[in-house]
Amino acid sequence: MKIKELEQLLSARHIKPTAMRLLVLEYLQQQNAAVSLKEAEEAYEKADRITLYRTLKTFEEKGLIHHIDDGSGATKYALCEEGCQCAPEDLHVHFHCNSCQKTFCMPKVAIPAFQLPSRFNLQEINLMAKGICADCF
Amino acid sequence: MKIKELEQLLSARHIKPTAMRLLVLEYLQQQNAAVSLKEAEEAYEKADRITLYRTLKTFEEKGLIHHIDDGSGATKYALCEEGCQCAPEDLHVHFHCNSCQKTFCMPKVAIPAFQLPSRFNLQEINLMAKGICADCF
DNA sequence: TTCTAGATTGCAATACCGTTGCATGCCCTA
DNA sequence: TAGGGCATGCAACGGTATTGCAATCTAGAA
Ligand SMILES: [Mn+2]
Ligand SMILES: [Mn+2]
Ligand SMILES: [Zn+2]
Ligand SMILES: [Zn+2]
Repeated sequence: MKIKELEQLLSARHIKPTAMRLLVLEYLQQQNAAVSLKEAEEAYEKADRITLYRTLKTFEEKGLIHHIDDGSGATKYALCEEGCQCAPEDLHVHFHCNSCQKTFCMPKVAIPAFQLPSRFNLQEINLMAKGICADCF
Repeated sequence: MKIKELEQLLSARHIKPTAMRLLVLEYLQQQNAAVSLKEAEEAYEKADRITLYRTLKTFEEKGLIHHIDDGSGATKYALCEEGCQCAPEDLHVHFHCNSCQKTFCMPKVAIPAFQLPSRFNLQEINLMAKGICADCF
């Protein structure tokens, strides 16, 4: 993707397009699985770990990416779908492969409804499915 | 609960009933919310943190308790229901209160079904609901 | 009863991951 | 062109999980 397009993606979310941010955004777009901070770090060895951390934090605050808590111990990050507002209706299932350890967004799989006892006020839902992914099957 | 009964609970799961384990089991039974290692540690100051850690590990391996990854950063533990085999049908929703920070098992709330793309082989599910609990509402 | 092998416990040390403080550098604008 | 604010890089820190090893305990064999 051209620099111009990347810059527009950032600007649309009110993120100043710096060199570092363009690199990270490009990197995220190339992934088909969610990435951890460490993975991003290893992909761009010249980049500083902390800057990378803060870049991801910024991206998340601005709604460009979302984080996934897959139980592996390391938080993963993935680009939001186009038009995502990180609203309840944008929530989706995540899948963690017990074989290759990759974590995938399943944007097509909405989180099914369930009934909590009354007086429990629901605000967020995180549904992690685990098993063997399509590539490892 | 009497020592005898606690010992039987442990023996039924093939866990040798030591003094430490009886204490921890009794402590777990008194809780209405899942507990973290730190909380257990503070409740029994004379107990060693590592021993506590290994006790919980043992309990989990033997199917007496299960752990809950509520996204708070600290793993929580809770007793399994009587007769639980930690099988798919024993899975249930967990609720984390954003106000009091407690995490509850909802053994009555089964995890609803959802459809993954074929070729994704499902093995485990972790459904964390978050919001305001009945006590804080 | 005495001895011994194996399990359990306690203490120390380590591995990660996430997070913050602070100094420096860069860019935009008045 | 000088100043202010944001971005970056380095260092340090805090919390949790985990392992190594030696001391201790326990159950069973002899
Ligand atoms: Mn996702
Ligand atoms: Mn539970
Ligand atoms: Zn896989
Ligand atoms: Zn609460």
